Amino acid sequence: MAKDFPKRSEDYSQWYNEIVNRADLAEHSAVRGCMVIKPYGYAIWEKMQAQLDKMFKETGHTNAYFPLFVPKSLFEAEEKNAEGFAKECAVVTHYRLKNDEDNPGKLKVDENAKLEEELIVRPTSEAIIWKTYKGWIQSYRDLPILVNQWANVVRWEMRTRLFLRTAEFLWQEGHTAHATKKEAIDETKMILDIYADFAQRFMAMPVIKGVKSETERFAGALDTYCIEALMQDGKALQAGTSHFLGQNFAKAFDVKFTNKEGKQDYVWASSWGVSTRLMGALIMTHSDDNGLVLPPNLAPFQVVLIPIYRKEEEFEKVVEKLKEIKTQLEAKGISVKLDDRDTHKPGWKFAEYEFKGVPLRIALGPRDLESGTIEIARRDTLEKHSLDQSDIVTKVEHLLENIQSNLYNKAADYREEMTHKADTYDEFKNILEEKGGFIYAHWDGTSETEEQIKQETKATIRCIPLDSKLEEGKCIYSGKLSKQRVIFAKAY
RNA sequence: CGGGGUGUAGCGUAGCCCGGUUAUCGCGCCACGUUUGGGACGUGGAGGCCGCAGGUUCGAAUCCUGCCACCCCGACCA
Repeated sequence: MAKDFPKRSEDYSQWYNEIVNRADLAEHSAVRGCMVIKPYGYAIWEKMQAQLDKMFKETGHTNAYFPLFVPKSLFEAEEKNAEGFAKECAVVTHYRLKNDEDNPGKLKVDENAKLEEELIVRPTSEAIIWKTYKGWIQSYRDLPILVNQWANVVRWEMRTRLFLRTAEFLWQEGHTAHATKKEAIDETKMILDIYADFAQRFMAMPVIKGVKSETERFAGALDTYCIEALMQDGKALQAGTSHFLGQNFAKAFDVKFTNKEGKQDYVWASSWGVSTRLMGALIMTHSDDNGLVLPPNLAPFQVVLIPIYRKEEEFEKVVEKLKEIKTQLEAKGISVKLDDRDTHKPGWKFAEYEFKGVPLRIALGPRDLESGTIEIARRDTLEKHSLDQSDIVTKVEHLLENIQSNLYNKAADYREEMTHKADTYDEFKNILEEKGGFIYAHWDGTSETEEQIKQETKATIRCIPLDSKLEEGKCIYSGKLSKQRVIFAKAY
């Protein structure tokens, strides 16, 4: 059991902060709103990256890199996009410092080094990328362009929380260009499927695929598709978005191509991204009052081996056996850490790895060597069993699979339990207040109603789910006709 | 950016209201010894610009002003 650790039920945000801290995932830096991602946290992000990168490449995308800075004139070209991000942009105005005569040893901005045109630190890269694409595209033969970049972006948020909302964050942003509207929409949806697939199979996090309402839409998009997940405090988290941009950016940057019929047309576009926010989603989906819980598919190491011994001679025998097991496991592609440090006691290590969410812990001691047994403990259920050493690799493989699916099922059950239907506004408010979670309710489709509900309850439309059936009903707020339920929730 | 709160050793804290010896305690850290199957114990030791800057005072962790950071609630946030 973790010592002095806050419970989720008592103080959820405190619990979250403590996990991030104590599991060595990240910490606040000397820069306001910016985090240092620590090695253990970064290792999880790298696993995410590797898998997503693979999925993007399997579907024909390639990586490239575009500049961090966007000249203001380019940034403002797509009006809605610029307007949407204007309030949270970091701006570079000068390119040089000089010695401050009044304060020896200090530097100050050299006013003579003012930039003629300010540079915006990218909050997203559509502008610089579409400016570039203009030079790449003349004919339908140049299309499609399927490019992704792994990058950092800056959004000057007022209130930040590690991983969930930081001023600088890491992400991938895909930017594609197509000859037809259909192709661009297909791309947008295909990426959404990749995101959902990744969330479910790797993060063990169930998500709902949907499309955003107009007010929640990405600035500059015609449609924003999203995956929405439910956290353990009943709040929703937008885990990824995929935007159909229509011809907005092509028009803003004058990107035309000649089609097969010899006519000029504007290029169709999509953009899509997931960020280090997924780390926050991962933490909040599975972790418990004993610390972090990681799904085997994303854990930096899936199994930790801990030797138990008294004397030097026992240590050697135990470690020898553990090394053998490590080799066998690794041959099957299982990632293993053997912690043979003699600076910490077994009990200390048990607590440490439990807190860090390592899916499986294997302990081996002198007694086991005699009896041919081995102790395996799983993090998700905290169950501990002494097993026969034979077929250990197969047992571990099964257990890892089992943990992965168990975590998904647990999260899915929780979401199921926290998903409600509301047919009246009173019912809606009651559920929000007493239970939280996702609420399926009818909505008249107007931004006014959406805004009113948000003002009065803090709940927003998370998405219009893609897979839900059409169903006649009346808007819970206005009583006007509605053809489909949408999902409301309080959100991060 | 508005309201509330916090900032003292790596972490958590006492002291602050009511200024006055050498800034309290626990965890952690270091050394030695005993230990090692769920966060060991003993003895000794190191570690402090009391968030930063200025002011009041003979004297400031303590009072005043400004700033910074963090936490909570808002506003803001695809």
